[in-house]
Amino acid sequence: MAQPRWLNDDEVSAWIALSGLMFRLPAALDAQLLRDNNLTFFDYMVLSMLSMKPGRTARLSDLAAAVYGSLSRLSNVVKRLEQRGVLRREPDPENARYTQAVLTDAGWDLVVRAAPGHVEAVRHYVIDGLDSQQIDVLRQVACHVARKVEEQPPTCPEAGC
Amino acid sequence: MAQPRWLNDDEVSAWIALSGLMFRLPAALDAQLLRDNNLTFFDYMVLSMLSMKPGRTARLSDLAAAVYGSLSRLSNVVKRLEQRGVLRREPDPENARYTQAVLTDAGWDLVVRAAPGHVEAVRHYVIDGLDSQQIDVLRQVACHVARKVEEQPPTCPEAGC
DNA sequence: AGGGTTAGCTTCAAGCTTGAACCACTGGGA
DNA sequence: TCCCAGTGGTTCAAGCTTGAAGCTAACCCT
Repeated sequence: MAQPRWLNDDEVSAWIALSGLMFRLPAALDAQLLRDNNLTFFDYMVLSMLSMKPGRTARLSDLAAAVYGSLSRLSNVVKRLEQRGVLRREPDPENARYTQAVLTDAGWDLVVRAAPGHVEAVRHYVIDGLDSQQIDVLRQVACHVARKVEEQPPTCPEAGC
Repeated sequence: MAQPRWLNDDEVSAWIALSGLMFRLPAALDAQLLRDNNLTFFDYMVLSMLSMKPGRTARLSDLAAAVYGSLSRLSNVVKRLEQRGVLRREPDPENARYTQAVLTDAGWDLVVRAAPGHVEAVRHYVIDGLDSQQIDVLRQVACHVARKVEEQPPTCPEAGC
């Protein structure tokens, strides 16, 4: 391997700070949701994504992609959420190979109940205290990383990049 | 609960992008280190922290704090790393209540061998492609979040905040 | 129509993390 | 000196994630 291109001081600072964020922010978000609604951040993302789909319905593989989880993980999570009564599985009537997840009324209520506290946590930990220029750069940086992680630059439409 | 303060469009974009980063960047870093050195990102952080301590030695609880992990998790990881011969545990000679982790020569070699590829991955996924202003804002934002997560603002010296 | 291939989803074993319980050592006070 | 509270570290059961293997349904090709 050629001489490694080490990071300079500014880059190291930024990287250390970012890795601290990666270690701790998910735990902090999990803690709030678990305490208040007995949901992990991943659970919440699943239900939240589902609540935004037309008919509150989505195919499992679409859902897995939307929350960046493996199908195996999603299958387990959906099983637990189904046992809890917040969603149900049913085969796609048009193609029995697909399975749809459908948010139940109880699931909708849960999302409605959980959202304010979660948003408040996101504000508290991240958004509040940043000015609009910092928020803009944050989006740029995160989109840049997203593009790199999936090597073929596929855009993330919800984030506008 | 009072009317929730929802996020505006820019804030939502930034938040979606950031949560994508949190889900996927750790997996990408793990993948590179596992493939090339059979280490998780967490393992690497432990060894790397240890390699920077005077005498390549640290108390387990200090190490746990440095990598933002629970003592229980660190205990398991250190046990595995010890079985692998890259570090050893020994009681603190000055106070047998403490346990020190000491990086072995094999461990030092492993860090030296793993570092270039890891830095290259960090460059590839994050640093390269950002200009110095973006890097600066990234550090500011990550430090802001760090400060919020541990409510008493305790500073993270390595990141200069 | 029928056999083979592929895609979607589930299941299973293996490994990891968590939190509680537990053990060991120290330091302080009666 | 002896006990006791507190701290550092380990262990254990429970739960979660992963990746491989398995199952089923649909598509394709002849």
